[in-house]
Amino acid sequence: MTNSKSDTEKVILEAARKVFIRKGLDGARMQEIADEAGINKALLHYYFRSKEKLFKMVFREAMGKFFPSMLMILGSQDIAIEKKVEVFIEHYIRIIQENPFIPSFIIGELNKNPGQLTEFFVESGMDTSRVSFIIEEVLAKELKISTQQARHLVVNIIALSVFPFVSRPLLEKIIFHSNKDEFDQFVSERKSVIMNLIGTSIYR
Amino acid sequence: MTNSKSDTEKVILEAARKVFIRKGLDGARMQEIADEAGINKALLHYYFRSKEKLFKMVFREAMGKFFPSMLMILGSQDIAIEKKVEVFIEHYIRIIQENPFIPSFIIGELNKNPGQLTEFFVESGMDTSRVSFIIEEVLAKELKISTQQARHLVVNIIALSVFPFVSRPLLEKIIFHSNKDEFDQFVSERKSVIMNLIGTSIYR
DNA sequence: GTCTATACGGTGATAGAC
DNA sequence: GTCTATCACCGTATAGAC
Repeated sequence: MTNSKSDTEKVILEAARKVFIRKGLDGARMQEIADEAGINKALLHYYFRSKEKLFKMVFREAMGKFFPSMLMILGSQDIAIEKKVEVFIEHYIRIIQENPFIPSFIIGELNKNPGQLTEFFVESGMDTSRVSFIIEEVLAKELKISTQQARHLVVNIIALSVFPFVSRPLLEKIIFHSNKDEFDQFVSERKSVIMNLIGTSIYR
Repeated sequence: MTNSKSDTEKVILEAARKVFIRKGLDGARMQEIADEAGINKALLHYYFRSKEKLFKMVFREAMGKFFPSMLMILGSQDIAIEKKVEVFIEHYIRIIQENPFIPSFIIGELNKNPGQLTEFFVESGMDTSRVSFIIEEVLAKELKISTQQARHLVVNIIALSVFPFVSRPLLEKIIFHSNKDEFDQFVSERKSVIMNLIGTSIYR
């Protein structure tokens, strides 16, 4: 049983990623994906039965890039909390820099169809209660803060890390005057800015 | 010359808002907007020539809810900087609470079609250089920080205020277990959380 | 101004040859 | 496995009656 995907299948998935992540489920066209992959529409349906199925592959893969490592880092019991926050921020900014359009893709699709979130967690066998456990039993206890404060902490870290990428078109235009280099420079400074901000909120 | 819009026009715009903001340009259907307004498709085209024109109305209106007041608050020269930040956060969280789906709508559409941002600023007669002026000449000078630090400050404030709403489906599911009341409670605490965080980064 | 009916171009999906 | 041709449907937009 060779589970190795054929080349064509990989090419299609790569093309689908590109198009779906840029245009979203509704905006994407099977024709465009076929063109991007250098094949024809019929072949798309031969490998993946429908647009929806192909989309789910891409969406699930995108979700998978973020969640498991998030839980792994925050949930690890053998790293000091200070270090943990640092590793988390470092890891996230790197992942997002490598996949800059995925956050807005995920957020956009979830806002249009929140139901697929439940679906995702069920089908991928992930346990949402693990997040609560980490917040309540790991972060709150280690930092000696309330559950609610730990929630704000986690949301703050993610917000500060992710938001610049999600709102990139806006920031690039109105703050950096469409200068991509300045935006990149800005992003490269984020880690230390966030560390400082979060640091002072933890150690006081 | 009575510029007052007819009732039908207002009803259509209200319906268009609802549908476009939920589903986006690509996901929205003229039929759905017609149903929502209690009329038929033909009448939509009678009042607004095309789907695109109707969308632009909604998009421009949504943008207008956020930008002018943002510039007004941050740019005002007669309020102390500490108070200014407070007013800004207060104002923003209130505006977003009243229009919770607009930020993700704007961000989603801008990511799919960044070009319309330029278009918006040109057509609305707004000046993007005003933002730079405020950051460089007002915030940086008042706080005695660098231009770049002032940029991080502005992005931090907006990120912390806006992100919970943009990522609401995700947060509600994995942190609050679909309990809307807990999410609302969380949001109501954001103002003071953000003020504390930003405060310590300003006065040190 | 508002409606019904319809034109017309896409779009996802399938049939069938090679 | 991969292609061309085609189908059935949907979505925007318009024509024309009232």
